[in-house]
Amino acid sequence: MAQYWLFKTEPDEYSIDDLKQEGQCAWEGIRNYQARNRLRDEVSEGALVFIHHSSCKTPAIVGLARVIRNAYPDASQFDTDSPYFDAKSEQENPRWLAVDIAYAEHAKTALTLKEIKNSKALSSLELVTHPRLSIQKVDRKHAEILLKSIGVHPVT
DNA sequence: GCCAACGTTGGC
DNA sequence: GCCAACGTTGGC
Repeated sequence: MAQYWLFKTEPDEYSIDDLKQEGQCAWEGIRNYQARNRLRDEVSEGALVFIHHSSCKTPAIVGLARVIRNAYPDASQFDTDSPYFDAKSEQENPRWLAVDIAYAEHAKTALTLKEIKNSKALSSLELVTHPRLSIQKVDRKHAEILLKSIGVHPVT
């Protein structure tokens, strides 16, 4: 059963281009319990991930990635040099999790947040209804609309 | 840079 | 366990 997610990122911090260049990455720095619980309980290897740029000039869905490793302790929570360091998290009982994702492809045309908000068919997307959540579920129907909108037809 | 919406913290 | 205060997010 194919699974679809949407991950938000600030392109000034880490963009789809950075992901393309690296090929894959650890999706670290998730410091919200609802998002953490989804990583832990629901996000699974093989899932397709829409990458969304936020806090930038033109917020938009800009490409696709794929989950290549299920949730595991986020190393950055123990790194005192990291902005994601969490002094309250214990090694034996890590509070925060990461998953690994691999670059898949860029959108042929980015789908802007403005367009998403103007689309009736996408009005129940979490990007619209729960915009602050950084790990968002995308149902199959929405995923098909998004894939079509960004001009991409991934092999599932 | 403003600010509304939302999440977290901590005193009680 | 309530809720006021505070911090963060992110579109505009």
